[in-house]
Parts: sequence; structure tokens; C-alpha cells
Amino acid sequence: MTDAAEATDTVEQREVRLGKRQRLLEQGEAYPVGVPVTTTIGSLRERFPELEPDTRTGERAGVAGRVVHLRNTGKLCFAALQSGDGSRIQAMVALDSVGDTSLADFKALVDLGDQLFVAGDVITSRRGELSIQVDEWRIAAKALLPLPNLHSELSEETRVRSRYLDLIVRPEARRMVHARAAAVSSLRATFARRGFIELETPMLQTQQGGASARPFRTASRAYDTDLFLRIAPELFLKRAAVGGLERIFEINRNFRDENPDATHSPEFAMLEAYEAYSDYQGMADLTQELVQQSALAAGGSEQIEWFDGTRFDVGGTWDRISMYPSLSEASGIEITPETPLSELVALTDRLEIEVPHPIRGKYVEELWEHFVKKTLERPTFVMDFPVDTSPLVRDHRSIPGVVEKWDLYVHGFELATGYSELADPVIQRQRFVEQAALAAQGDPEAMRIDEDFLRALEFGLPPTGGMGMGIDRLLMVLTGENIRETILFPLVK
RNA sequence: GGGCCUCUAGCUCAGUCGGUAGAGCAAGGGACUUUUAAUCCCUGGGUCGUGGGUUCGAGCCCCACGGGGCCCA
Repeated sequence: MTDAAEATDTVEQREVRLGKRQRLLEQGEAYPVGVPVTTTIGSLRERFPELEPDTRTGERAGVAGRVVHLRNTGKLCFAALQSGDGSRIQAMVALDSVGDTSLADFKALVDLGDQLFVAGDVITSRRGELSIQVDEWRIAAKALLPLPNLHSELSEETRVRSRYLDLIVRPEARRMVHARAAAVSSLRATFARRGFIELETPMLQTQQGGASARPFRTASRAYDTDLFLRIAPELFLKRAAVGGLERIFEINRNFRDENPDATHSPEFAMLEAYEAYSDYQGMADLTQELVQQSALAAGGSEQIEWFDGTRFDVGGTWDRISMYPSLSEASGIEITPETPLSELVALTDRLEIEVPHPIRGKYVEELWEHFVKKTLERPTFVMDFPVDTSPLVRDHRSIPGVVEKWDLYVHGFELATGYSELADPVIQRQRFVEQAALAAQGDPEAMRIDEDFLRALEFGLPPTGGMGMGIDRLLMVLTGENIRETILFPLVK
């Protein structure tokens, strides 16, 4: 075994790089406070898109980026620098331009993954690659750990656990971040155009409410009380509506202690909006506009192109179908709000559909999902839900037994929901009492009686339309990716 | 909550019938002034998730636990 081999025998890659850091510190800095950049890699790429090979622009530039390729030859070294937006430029470090010492240092001290500053003339190589003919370079930040190999996909676990590496290595990860930012910013712009203001309502709540879901529990020492992380902001936003805030929305996190899957994350970003003197039809109009504007902002078109190349069209006016008639048509069996529970039970048994919460409306919803959901190709509002699964929604103005609620289905999952809000405090109390009975039977997702909210309703909620939309799911629609990819840092144990 | 799959080098993965550990990239030494996953020569790197069991012998078979994924409820 040679001396060199013996030396590396016990030395991990990190140890080697720690040694290089030490050498950098001895002759200067390994983590300087700044480097004199004059421009960005992206703007150089934009300004010099297609130069002939062997062009000398005569322009000098200083840029910094992460070293993502390194090819050291005898007297001429090549490094590809990548900036945060993914744009790259080649640095050419030649003996003629930097001299013996600097070239030797470059070979000895620069590793894949380092943050590197280079300055020199902007040229193209003989192969036509846009490059900096380096006459000055310095380490902008020494990397101690090696970058993952750039030629195979990161495993899903590594992607999620080390998203910073994912962002360096995978363009789709960067695209997702920007698509999300653009979509959320577009939602806020659409609301602003329509005269809505953004509120922030409590995340820590003394009582679970606003949705049917199992909450996370926590506690306050100072208040000496149990608390819930919110499962929905609805009851607070409606209190605000009672107070006269007529056009409001909130974009914030909800938390639900449920099994995660491709469309469910324990913490997820939610949009809710309420508009006085609107109703569920008006909120459907608003929702369509919100989604279409987001598609334009994130991808430039209502004809979305997903990351995998699939096309998905969210343009035009979306269909509005009614739950009971669409179910009757698809199943060939007449099903109405009057259909007895026994018939619904017999039907689901025959089809071997499991119904988790055995109330009449749940059977109808499960049957609807069985028969109709898969047949929807375009974004579709499914209107007029059973009353007993929708405790916060007002009865339909003309059809008995259903409520003025829609779910928006896009690409097989529920993207949004909208209501004509229940404003009658007496009926709202009855609905809460029914829910409390379910809770007493052990249903952890059932709503609880919220006396403070009922008191607010007794002061008079104007006729109001409301809608809610999952932001992560909106990004799934805009990108075609799994919910965990839409969230920068999803929960991992 | 139930079922199935998975965990091997820094990263991504192979590993046959149970016989003592492999590749590519990355890393160390050397050569190279136009490379594009550079090339060429040489070299090092492993508690095979953890703990138990079976066996002369376990990465491989069995059990438990843990991480991750998929499907179902």
C-alpha cells in the first residue's frame, strides 16, 4: 500500500475537505463575508444566448455559483458554476491567465459543491460554451460534504429529508417553489382586485371547529388550558363577517391528525374566503377565476403542462352538476334525499363499499364517489350535498333535503368546497347538537358545540357565500406532482 | 388500524443456490491547454437499518423493533 493510500485509508471525504478549509484559512478565507460579483449567471446567459465558438466579448464579469462539474486537465481547468435559479456558466482557469500558483491552488482546493467566485472576460470556448476566462478566483464558501451524484435521481426519502440538496440537483424542485410562490401571489392579487382583505385568525384554538377532522392537541401553561391546533379557520372568519368585514380571505396552515397519503398532509396550507351578499354560485365563479388566474401566473396558460409533460386544461367555464341527479344517472338507480337509509345500506353492501361514518349523507357521498367521481375529466363543481354531512351550510333555497354546498373536483380529487353559509343561529345550534351526539358516540371528527360562535351568529350574519381551497392541492393541479413535492419541507420522522 | 414492498460505500443501485462484498458517479495519487457525466493509469472506502434466532457458515432464511414507500380501512 502506498503512503497516499494509507493516508486516505482512514480519511473520509469530509476530512479531506476540512484539510482544504484549513489551508484556505491559512492563506486567506474559506467563508468570506462577501465576494465582488458584478452580475448574475442568469443575466449573462440572457445577454449572450448564442455566441459563435471562440468569441471574445471583451466584457469582464465577476460571478459566483456552486461548482457542479469539475474537469481539471493539465494547464486548463473547467468548472461549471450553477446559481440558485439553476442557470450555469463555465469557468475556464488557464495557466496563461492565472499563473502557476493560482492554478495549482485551484486544483488542490476547489471541490465539487463549493461556492466559487470567478472574475474574467466573458468568452465562448472552442466548443461554443459560454464561459468566464478566469483571471481571478476565490472560494465563496467551502463545502465540507460531497454533493450527491448528479446523474441519478435522489431517492424520495433523501429528496424530502434534504430538500436543499433536491433544490441544487433537481430542476423540478426549483420549479415547484416558484410555481407555488407565483400561484399564491396570484390568489392574493385576484382577491385584491375584487376588494377582499386578508385576515389572520387563530391557529391555537380552545375548541376544535370549522370542519370534521381529528385535531392535534397541545396545551398552554400560562392559560392553564388544553388547546387545539386549528383544523379550519371557518368559525373565526365568520365571526369577522358578523363584525361587518364583508370581503375577507385567509391563506394559512391547518393541521389534521389523519393518515397522510398522496393528497393528505398533516399540515397543509388552506385558503378560505367569505363574501357578504354572495352565495355558493357566486363563490363557484370566484373559485374558477382564482384557479385559472393561478394557472396563468404559474405556467403562463390555462392549458397547463405538468412536470411530466402531461397536458391539463383548466380553461373555459366549468360544469356544475348536481349530486343526486348525477348519481341517479350514473348508477341507473333513482336516488334522492328521500331514499330510505335501508336502501342505501343495501346498495353499498352489494357494491362492497365501506362507509366510515354510517349516516345517510355519507352513504350518498360514498355512492357518488363510486359511480361518478372517476367519470369526471374536466374540473367540475358538484352541487347540492346531503344536509347531515354539512353542518355549517344553509338548506337549499328550493330543493328539500340538500344544502347549498359544492365540492370542486379536479383530476380525481377534491380541490375546493363552497357554501351558502348557514346564518340561522337556531338551526346552527340544532346542527351542532346533532354533531355533539356523534362525538358522544366516539366520533373524534365530529364537530363540537361552539357557544361563542353561536352567540356571534345571534347578532346576525349577513347572507354570505364561503369557499375553501387547499393550496397544496392547487399546486398538485398546476404541476401534476404528489402533495409531498408541493410542500418544501413535509413532515418526516 | 390492516396488508405488501424496501433499508448494502458520500449518492444511485446490483448482489445468483446460504459459502465471507460489487458497479457507476464521488474521493486520494499521477498524466493531460478546449473539456461537456472528459479521458487514461494506480489506490482507498462497508457494523449490509437495529437486536435476536436457525446454521459449520447469514446481505440472503425466521422473529421482533425502527425508518421509508405503496395499497386498503
